[in-house]
Order: sequence, then C-alpha cells, then structure tokens
Amino acid sequence: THTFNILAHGFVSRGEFTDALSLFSTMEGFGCSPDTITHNTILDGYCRKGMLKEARDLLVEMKGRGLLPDRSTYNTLIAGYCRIGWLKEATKVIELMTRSNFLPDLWTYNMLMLGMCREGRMDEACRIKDEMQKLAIMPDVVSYNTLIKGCFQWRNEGAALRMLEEMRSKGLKPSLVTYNILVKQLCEEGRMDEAVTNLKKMEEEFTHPDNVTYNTLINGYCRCGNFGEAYKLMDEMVGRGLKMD
RNA sequence: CUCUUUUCUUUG
Repeated sequence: THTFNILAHGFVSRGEFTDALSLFSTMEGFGCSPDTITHNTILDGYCRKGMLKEARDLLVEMKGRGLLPDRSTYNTLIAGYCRIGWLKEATKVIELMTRSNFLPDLWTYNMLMLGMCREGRMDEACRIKDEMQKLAIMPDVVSYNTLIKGCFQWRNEGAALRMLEEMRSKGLKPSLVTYNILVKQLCEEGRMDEAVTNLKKMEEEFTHPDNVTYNTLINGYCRCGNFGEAYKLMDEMVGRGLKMD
C-alpha cells in the first residue's frame, strides 16, 4: 500500500489524474487495500482539478469503507475550496472537521489566510492571524509570508513591512521565500538596485538565493529593458552552480 | 536531518 501511495502521489503531482484513479482497482488486484492516505492523495487530485463535487463523493465513499478521515483529509478539501475562492465552503468544512473532533490547525489557518489574501480581504486575513494566536496556534513563516505577499499585492507596503517586523520580533527568521517575495515587490516597483541589494542582505543571513530569486531579478531587468544586467545575473547564477531553467 | 497525503515565492 505504501508503494502504491507513492505512485498515486506521483501521478497526482504530475497531473496524470486518470492514472491515479485507475490505481484504485489495480491495488486491489495486488491485494493492497487503499488506506486513508491513498484516499487523501486522490482527494487532492480531484481538488487540484477543480472537481470538488467528486472530492466530496470520495469523502463519503471512504467513510463507507470504514476509513476515518484525518486532519489531512479535511485540510485537503479546505485547500481545494480556498484555491477556487469558495471561502464559504471552506469554512463549512472547518465546521465539519471540528464536529469530527479535529480542531483546525496551523495548516488550516494558513490556507484560510491565503484564500482571504487572494480575494483582497486583507483585514480578515490579519484577523485570522490574531485569532489563531489566541488559540495558542502560533503563526509561522508561511503565515507571515502569505500575509506579506497579500499586503504587497493589494498595494499596502506599509502593512507588509510591519508584518515583516512582527515576524522578526517573534524570533521567526525570514526564509528564502520571504526574500523572494521582497525581491519580487522591489522589481515590480522598478527598484532594481534595492532588489540587488537584497541579494547581499540574504547572504548575510545565510539564506542563499535560488532559481526563483534569479528568475525574478532577471525578469525585472528585462521588463525595464536592461538586458545587460540580465545577462550578468545569468552568469552569476551559473557561477553559483544554479542551473538555468 | 531514512522526503507515502494537505499551506507560502519567479516565469503566469
């Protein structure tokens, strides 16, 4: 079953969803019965294809087979609804989860905040952050990255920087992703010099730029027609052992 | 850091 779960995940993450589905019957043929993880994986596959109805059916089906949904089952569904912007439905699943004796966790809240940010409901997203703290679920780097990106996206640079400060004050170190968000924002504003300065700052904090960092910067230079600098960065990235993609 | 499932960053 472990083996097939790995296969199922492989299919789902590559978008080969029908292959994942057929695994269900194939497994039985080998005497391996699909477990909760198998179902969670397929469930995620449906969600990623936007087939939420089918996902719900699968949830019913797994219960019918005597398999108990776990946190991940519910979180997967919630992620699915957040992805397509159905926050109302996502909230309903949270209620369902709670009734099944699973309290929403860090992941649940992070996904909800992401959903809110995408819809431009930044005030509510921030309120969720405060709420979870009251419940002793501490926001992590992902939480803050989500909020910071949201603030930038909706043109609230001040709030974004305050979030960054708050994160630091809580002893959370900005991650590579955090820096990539900052770099992207500076590029969008055409502040290329500061973006490059950020590269140095990263190094000082022992966070090494990756492909995303460089691609972001290169895109920034290209957008303002500075192809010379763009080429320089390409050289720099291969010099660092990064492979251009 | 023996990574089977759910959340954050680029090109989109």
